[in-house]
Amino acid sequence: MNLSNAEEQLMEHLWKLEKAFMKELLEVYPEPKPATTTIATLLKRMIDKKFVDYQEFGNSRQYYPLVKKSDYFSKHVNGLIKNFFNDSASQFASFFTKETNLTEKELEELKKIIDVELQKKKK
Amino acid sequence: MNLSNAEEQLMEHLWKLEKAFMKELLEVYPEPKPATTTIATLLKRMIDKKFVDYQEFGNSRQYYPLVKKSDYFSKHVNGLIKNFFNDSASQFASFFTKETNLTEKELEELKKIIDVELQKKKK
DNA sequence: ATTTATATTCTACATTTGTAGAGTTAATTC
DNA sequence: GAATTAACTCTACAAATGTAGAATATAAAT
Repeated sequence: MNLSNAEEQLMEHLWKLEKAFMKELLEVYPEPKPATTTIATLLKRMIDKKFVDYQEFGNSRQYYPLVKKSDYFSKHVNGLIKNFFNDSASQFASFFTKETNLTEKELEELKKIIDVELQKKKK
Repeated sequence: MNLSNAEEQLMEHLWKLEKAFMKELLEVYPEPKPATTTIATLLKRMIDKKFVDYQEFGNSRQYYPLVKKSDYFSKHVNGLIKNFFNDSASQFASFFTKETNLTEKELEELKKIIDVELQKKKK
């Protein structure tokens, strides 16, 4: 089961806050803010989908993610790669490097990261 | 306006074929094939969304993509980057390099690509 | 205690998506 | 030229999604 767009956006906030009460979640939304009940509905659906859980505090709940952002994200990228690049990560990487506008500095950094990864593989 | 999942899958076939008649599209679906009318509905929606157009041949139509796969794809990746990495492509790149299982060879290739890009930026 | 703010559940409804039957038309085959 | 096949349109309907009002419960403030 996957998150819908609205759910994903909320999840994004929750990842940033790590844990949050209803009110805090509402606060991070820009104007025009959605209705409280809208957020409540989304949260409930996300709980059903096992993406979120909560801890009860008095009459309200502190919500927190059950799924790590990095995991969720990996699955997404892997989906993209599978879908658009016949499952070839390198094809994707090449495309990505060419198409996004990385600055010189960022490209240098990326090279360093790659070197580190290469070291790991070699040892 | 965006493509839904089923539409995206069909689009994928259309990109591969470049242009295709109904029958050809049906052929590339694995069993159990969807009903012809299902494909027809999807195509019509995709035409409304301006992702596909067609050329009439007798009583049938040859469909073709109006959007390049690479463009569509860029938008996706950029969406991902914006959503998950505060609009930082380098953060994304670093994540990507670490999380996807590129082989040693692929990493080396990626380095080469980066070098080429760096050359381009420098000149 | 009464008012007020907040959180939650229940219900609802329009829109989008996935899927396809029924019906029509035109081309093809026997 | 009657039967078959293919493509298309129209209609439909269930599920998922986006959004929120009404009702309820509770805690906090006065």
